[in-house]
Amino acid sequence: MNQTKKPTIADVAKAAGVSKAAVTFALKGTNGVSAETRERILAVADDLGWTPSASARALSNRRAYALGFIIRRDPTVLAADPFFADFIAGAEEVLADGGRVMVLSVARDEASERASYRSLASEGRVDGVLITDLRTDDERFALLSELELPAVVASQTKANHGFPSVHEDDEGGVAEVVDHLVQFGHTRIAHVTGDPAYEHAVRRRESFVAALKRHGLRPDAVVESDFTANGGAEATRHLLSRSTQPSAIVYANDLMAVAGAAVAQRQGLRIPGDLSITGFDGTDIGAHLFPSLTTVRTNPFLLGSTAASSLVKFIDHETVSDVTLPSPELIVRDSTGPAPTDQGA
Amino acid sequence: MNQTKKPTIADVAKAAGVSKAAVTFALKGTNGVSAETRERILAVADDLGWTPSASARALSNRRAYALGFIIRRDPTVLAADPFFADFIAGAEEVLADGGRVMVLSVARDEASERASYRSLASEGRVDGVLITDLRTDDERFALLSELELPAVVASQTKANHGFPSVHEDDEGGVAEVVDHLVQFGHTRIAHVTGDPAYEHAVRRRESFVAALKRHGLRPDAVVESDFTANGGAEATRHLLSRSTQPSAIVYANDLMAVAGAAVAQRQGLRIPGDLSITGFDGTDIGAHLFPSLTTVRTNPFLLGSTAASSLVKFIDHETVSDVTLPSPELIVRDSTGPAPTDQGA
DNA sequence: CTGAAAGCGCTTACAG
DNA sequence: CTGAAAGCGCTTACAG
Repeated sequence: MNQTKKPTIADVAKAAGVSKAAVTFALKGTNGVSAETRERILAVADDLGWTPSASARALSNRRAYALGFIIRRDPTVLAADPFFADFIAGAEEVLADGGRVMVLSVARDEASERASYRSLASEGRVDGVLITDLRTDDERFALLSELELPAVVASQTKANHGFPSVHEDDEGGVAEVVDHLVQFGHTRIAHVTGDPAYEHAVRRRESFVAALKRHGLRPDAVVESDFTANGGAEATRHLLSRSTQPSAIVYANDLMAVAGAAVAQRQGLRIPGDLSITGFDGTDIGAHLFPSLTTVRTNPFLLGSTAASSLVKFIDHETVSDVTLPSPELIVRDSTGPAPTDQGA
Repeated sequence: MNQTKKPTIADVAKAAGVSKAAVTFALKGTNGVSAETRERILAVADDLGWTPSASARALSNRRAYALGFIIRRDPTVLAADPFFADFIAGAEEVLADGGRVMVLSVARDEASERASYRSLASEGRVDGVLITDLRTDDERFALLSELELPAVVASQTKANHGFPSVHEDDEGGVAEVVDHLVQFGHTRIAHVTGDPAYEHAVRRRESFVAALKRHGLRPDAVVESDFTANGGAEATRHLLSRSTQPSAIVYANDLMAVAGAAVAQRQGLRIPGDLSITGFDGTDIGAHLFPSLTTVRTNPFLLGSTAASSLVKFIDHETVSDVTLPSPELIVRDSTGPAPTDQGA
């Protein structure tokens, strides 16, 4: 690839008969040039196909005009989880206007994750990062402070981390699911949790327990799992082998619910006749299964765009307050129905 | 965020009692400094926590040390398609060692996709891009040439684009699926295509037709669809409403197969007793459905890592030849079985 | 409203 | 083997 030399600001300045500074001013549209001159300069720039060099601008401004997003690749979960794609699309939407760019990194483990944050920060690749999937006692907060790397946390947390945050209210979603099942007469409602290393797994479990208690039910069928299809299947086998089978299972995500439903069907149970099942995420595919999956629809796209705009403001030293997005919405489909009549109180 | 000033190469040079050039040499490890001095310099750099500034390096070297990947967001497909996550993870693996970074962009439509390529190129944000999901008569080739932006095509194509390419052999995968079904005695085998705007949809259809003919069967049940769950469901309803129903359906991806299976089940058909079904992709969730999905396992991770290393070489003006990865592998699971005995020839 | 100069933090010839 | 200088392409005070 023998690049013909790209035009520089000097070329534009010369062609327009002005100084380089004038070109910069024209571009920013602020002050320093008359409207007329500005037009001419922009026309020339457009003509030559000139856009300021990102690295030169970054060097001058001490600003990369880039945001970082580091995903920890939990191989089985990542691929199946539509969260990231939507979240990134949402963030992108905000970055695109603003001439910013997203630097994405995928880390295999904690060590390489840490290394990624470190190098993004010390090389000045990004001006800030988006944080998701909080772990309990997440060590990233300390790291970010040490690196003095601005961040916005796109998740709910108990941690007092001092970064601006954006989150959906999971609790409301779980409560809606439980209410829905109770209305159908279910009393033996089980829960399959996500990986408790993640805060949202713990939070959903706590919300589940609280919701059950509110209805005077005993949360004695909570099985710990890990958000994977495999984990969901195993937890389901375990629940179904108990002496008192649940009449409904609330899963912490769609993927486990789908795998769990298959396990139940394989054992000859009818859904929802014998067993009601609910997911969490609102993945598109849930609508197209047999039976279709009752779930809670979260909004990763909105979460991504909101978090990104908070981060952009935060980097610019504007005051940004925490944002709570509307509660995710219960989507009632075919996998839930009346409790079996044989069920005791 | 009151950044304490980051150390620069000058700080390192002073602290080590050498020139800035010496630091650069020490870092590259090539020539110019004695092993001893080199050690000392690196120790000092480590001590101060210095890493070269990406933008300064980029400006000097006229190299961004970044690769671009632009995804066109087809909202319904993207979220459900695990391809991207795996592909990106594979590419990342290669970039990480090498100090490179991936710039990800998500485009809503062709216009914003074009704009993304243009700005990445003209701002010098990236040194090259990875191209996937080729369309028939893909206009990106012309664009890339115009922009003189190095690229590697991670897909098979008939187009004579002049860029290095890496691809898996789809044809083999489709042939394996058809052979498998024929061995089970199926003769009325249908195909639900992906969106024919994409080359791989067309290629899979052609492979299907060829495979059927090889077995002396008539490919008279090919329904055009679009890779989405909805599309797969509709195509399936159409096929099942025909006077001569197929005994097996080959879908161009897993997502459509899953949705198609649900449609068949909803109509009371047993899978595989009444209808055999196959997907394409080998998504993890397919293993956890009821029945589990027979499919073809592709390897997006390998595709991503191979494409990324080709691109890195291509950017460095090394000669890179096209790579054909091993044929994807047939994964036989529960959704395929013997043809129903009532079936005529 | 405009122009010349210095600086951002590297790298790269070019002298010594 | 090492040092001083120029340059990468912008932006930003600072004069005019």
